[in-house]
Amino acid sequence: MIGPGSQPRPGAPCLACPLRLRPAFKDKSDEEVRFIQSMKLDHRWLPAGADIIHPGQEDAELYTLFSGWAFRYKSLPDGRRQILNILLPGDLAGLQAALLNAAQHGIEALTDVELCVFPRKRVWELFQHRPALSYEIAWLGSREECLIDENLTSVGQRNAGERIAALVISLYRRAEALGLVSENSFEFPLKQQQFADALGLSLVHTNKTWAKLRRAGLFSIANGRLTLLNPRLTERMALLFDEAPVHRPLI
Amino acid sequence: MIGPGSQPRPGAPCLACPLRLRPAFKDKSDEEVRFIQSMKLDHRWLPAGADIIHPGQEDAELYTLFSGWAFRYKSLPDGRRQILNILLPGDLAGLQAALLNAAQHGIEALTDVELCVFPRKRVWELFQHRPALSYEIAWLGSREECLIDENLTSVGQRNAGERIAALVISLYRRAEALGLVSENSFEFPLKQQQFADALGLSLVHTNKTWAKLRRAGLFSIANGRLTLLNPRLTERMALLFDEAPVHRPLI
DNA sequence: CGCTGAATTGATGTGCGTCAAAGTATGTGG
DNA sequence: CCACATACTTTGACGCACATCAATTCAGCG
Repeated sequence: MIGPGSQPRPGAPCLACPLRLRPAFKDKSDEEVRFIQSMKLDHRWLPAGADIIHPGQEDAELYTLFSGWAFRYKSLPDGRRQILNILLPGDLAGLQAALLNAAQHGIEALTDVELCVFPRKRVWELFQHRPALSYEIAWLGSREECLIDENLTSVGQRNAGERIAALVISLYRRAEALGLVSENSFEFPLKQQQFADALGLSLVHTNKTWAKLRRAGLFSIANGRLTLLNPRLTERMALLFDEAPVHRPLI
Repeated sequence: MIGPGSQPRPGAPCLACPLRLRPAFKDKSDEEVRFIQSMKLDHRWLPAGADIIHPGQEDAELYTLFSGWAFRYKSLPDGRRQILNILLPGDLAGLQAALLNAAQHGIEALTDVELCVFPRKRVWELFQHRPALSYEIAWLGSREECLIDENLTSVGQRNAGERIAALVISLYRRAEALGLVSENSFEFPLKQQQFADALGLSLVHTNKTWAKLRRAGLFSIANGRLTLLNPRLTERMALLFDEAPVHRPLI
């Protein structure tokens, strides 16, 4: 739904998309970008807390997150909620919903967000005429699955401290790849309740463990920014296996 | 189901693929099937417990599971392991590995399996020339993600009894869609340790809760087959939201 | 018949959830 | 600028679901 203050900018120029400047988005030809531009329906603004896609929605469009953070989640009938993964600028939103014709999950804006809107009905057309983009879409889908795999492993196998460390590291790396990190710190808009829902922990226990890790000197948080004070230790605490996949689509 | 005694058939005819008879696989034209046939590299047989893809592998091919069960998993450095999702006949194996050029997970045969092997290097070619198949691949990827979402929600939010019920129901429905259910029962090859690893629970606790649910009359298990005695109650216990996505690719 | 791996059961401890309340922002209106 | 409300964070006390340790039973199999 279009938020109160949203101004669609009909001609928002994809060629000048700031995301293209980021290391993670280098490799698209101007011609491809022009095609994307031609498919782009709208440029939408939503306030923090708004639903980008609500659970069960059948006509959701396909979005890319232009700026801000969002998250995918699933709720149980009794209100418990699991945050499945977190979306950063440049991520696709609604691919599952577009392909499966129904959202089994919701997507909510975590901060104020800007979205580029693409018509879900033309995805099939895109697959017919734009193999490179189709491949990239499939690639982005797989990359998202990879992140969820990681979260599932965390929630299923790691204890509270390990989970927190793993999630922090993962977000740190993704933010870094987008050029959002400076001085080892980046904006961190998650409320503790959301953080807890992402970790599969209670709010209280999340808070206590979080405090413990801060006291141990792993990281600190101040006015909405998180600073990684001891990346090595944090990585070790997270029991990481290996690298997250690099942001480089197309063989 | 094709049993363990089956041998690789070099010219195994996709046109006669038994999976095509299943309700879930109706809608492919003979022409498409012939193309698939032409891409098919091999028909391979692996014993239960074998690795189809090992963690970190960079040159994994793309497979379809022709018969038998398998599972994707991730292991932590200290040996803990999370089973991410379970693969049934007709499922793709190795899509992530093919697209991301490296497997962040392993895939292991749960029973003896037969695999159709497709060259990972030609996936890009497929995207260039076969939009319908590409779309279906993306669709299958999204469907798998959907299953993982479900598991993550289970592991993060449901208690032991709910998790077990949810996993049983999910497998039951998938088996049913493949025509593998008769008399409310289907083959259930998971060992309790594997079941526990899929649920993110300890083996002991899984066993005890499992026993409780059997005593409550939800289901029973005998010589490798699981029978759903009380589907309604099981669904309610699982706290399901809604249906799993239907097996019908292409808009 | 004995070997081996899996399922089952009991005893005991603890990580995490739940309940409850205090502390700290941030905002709104007088 | 202060009073007050609302939302979020932090801390403590207590209980339970689940983990861990340790046996015992059971099933397949040479």
